[in-house]
Amino acid sequence: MSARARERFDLSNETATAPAVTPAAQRVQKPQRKTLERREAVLKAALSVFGARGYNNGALAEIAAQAGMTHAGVLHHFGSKEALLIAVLQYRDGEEVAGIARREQPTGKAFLGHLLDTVRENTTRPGVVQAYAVLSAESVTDGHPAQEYFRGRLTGLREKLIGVINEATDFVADQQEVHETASALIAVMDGLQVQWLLDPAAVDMPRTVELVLEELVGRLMAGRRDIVVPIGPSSDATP
Amino acid sequence: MSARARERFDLSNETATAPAVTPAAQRVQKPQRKTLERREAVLKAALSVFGARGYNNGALAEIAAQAGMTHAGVLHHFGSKEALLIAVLQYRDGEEVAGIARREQPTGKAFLGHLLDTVRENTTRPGVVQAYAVLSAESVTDGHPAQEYFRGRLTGLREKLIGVINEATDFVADQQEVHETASALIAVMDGLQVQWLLDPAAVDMPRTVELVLEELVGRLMAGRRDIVVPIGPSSDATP
DNA sequence: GAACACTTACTTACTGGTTAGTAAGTGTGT
DNA sequence: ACACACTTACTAACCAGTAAGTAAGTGTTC
Repeated sequence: MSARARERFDLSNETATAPAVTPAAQRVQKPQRKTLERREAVLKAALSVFGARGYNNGALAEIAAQAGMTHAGVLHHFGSKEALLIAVLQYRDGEEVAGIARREQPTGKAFLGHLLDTVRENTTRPGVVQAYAVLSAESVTDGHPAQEYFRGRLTGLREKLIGVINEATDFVADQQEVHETASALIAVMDGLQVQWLLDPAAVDMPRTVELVLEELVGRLMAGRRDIVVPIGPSSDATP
Repeated sequence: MSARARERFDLSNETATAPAVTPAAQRVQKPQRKTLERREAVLKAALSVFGARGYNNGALAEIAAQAGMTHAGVLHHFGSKEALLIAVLQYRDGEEVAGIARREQPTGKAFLGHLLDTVRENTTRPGVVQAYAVLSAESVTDGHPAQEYFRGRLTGLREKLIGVINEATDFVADQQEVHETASALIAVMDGLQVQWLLDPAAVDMPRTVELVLEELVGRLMAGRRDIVVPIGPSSDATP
C-alpha cells in the first residue's frame, strides 16, 4: 500500500517526467526485435501471475523470474507495477486471438457468432480466463488501477451489443429491453467464467451462452414480447 | 504471502490445535452478550474491508480499527485472517437478510421470486455486493482459502435451482437445458454485480434479472423452445 | 575500420514500508 | 481467583521502487 499512499499524498509529478525514471518502453526510440520479444515474455508472465494470484498479491519478482530476469529488469521496461498491469490488459485485448491469426471484429449478427467463438476458444485458455475474471472483479475495489479500463470495456461492449441487436432486428425494439439484453449477455459470459474456473465440469460455457443467445436475442429478433413497438424515429435501426 | 508460504512448507499442524493458539471464539464456553456484540462488530468491519480491498489486500489492522480495537484483538477472537474470512462468509450467509427479519428460504416457484427480491435488496447494500463479487472472483486464484466455500455455494445454488425449475415444470424438461438455465441464471446475477459496481447507472439489476427469468425460465415452464409462448405482464415470477 | 560517444538492458544491493502472527502482560467482571 | 478480552511490543517475511553500476551494443566521425 506504499504506492497507494504515495499516490494519495505526493502531488509532485515532476519525478515521473524526469528522463531517468521514464520506462524504457516509452523512452526508447527504436526497440530491437530481441527487446520486443523480451518485453512480450514479461507480458505473458504477468498475465499468468496476475491471473494466478491477482494484481495486489502478484509479485513483480515472480513475474520477473518467469520471464528470466530480476524484478528491477521488469521495472526498467514498464516503469511501475501499475503501468505493467494496463500494458498487460491492452496486450490481452490486441493479442488474445493471436494463435488463430488476427481476425477483425465483425459487425451485425456475425458479431454474436464471433462472441460464441470467443467463448469456445476460452475453454482452451484457462489462464487468460482466470486473469480476466480475477482482475475485472478486483478492479471494483477502492482505487484499483484497472477500474477505468474495465468500466470502459464493459460500456463499450454493451454499446456494441446494443448496436448489433438493433441492426439485426427488422423493427424498432423497446430500447430498454435491448439494453437489458445486452447487459445480461455480458453478465452471463462473465459470470460463467467464475463458475467454470471453480468447477470446470459443472458448466458448459459455450452451450450455456448459446442457449441464452438464442432465447434472449433470438426472441428479440423474432419480434415479439407482448408489446411490439412499431416504427419510431430511431435512426439506429436498419431501415 | 507469508501465510501462504507457511501453509505450503509447514506441515506441522500441532500449533494450531495447541490450547494457547485456539481462538477465543472456539475456546470460550459461555460467551457474554457484550463479547458477541464485539465479535459481530469485527465481522461487520471485516465484511466492509474485504469488500473494499479484497481479502489479500485487506489489512487486519484496518478491520480492527473499524471495530475499535487493535489487530491483535481481532486475532484473539478469530485466530487467523483465514479463519476470519470464512467466519465472515458464513456470517453473511446467515445474517444478510437480518434487517428484514429472518425469513426462511422458500421452495418451488416462490424461490425464484425470492431470488428477485434478493437482487432488489442488494441494490441497497453495495458493500455486501462488493464483498461477494470481489471475494468470489478472488477465490479462483491459486490456493485461496475461500475456494471451497464458493465452489460449494455455487454447486448448491445450481442444484437448488434445477430442483425448483423441475418442480415448476409440469412435464419432464430436457435436463441439460434445465442445468444450463440454472447456470445462466446464477451467472447473470453474479456478472451483473460487477457491471453495477463499476457503473451503477449503466445497469438495472432487478429488471435485467427479471427479464432473464421470464425469458429463460418462463419459456422452459411453458414447455417448448420453438414455439413462442407469450408471458403475461405479471412482473412477479410467482404465479 | 577503428576510436569514441552514447544508449539500452539489465543486475546487485538497499530502503522504507506493510503485514500476519506471537508473546507477555494488564485490567475487569464474576 | 480465575477466565476472558483485550493491549503493547516485537518479529520475520515480503514487497515495490530506487540507486548505482556493468556489459553489450549502435551510430558517427575520421
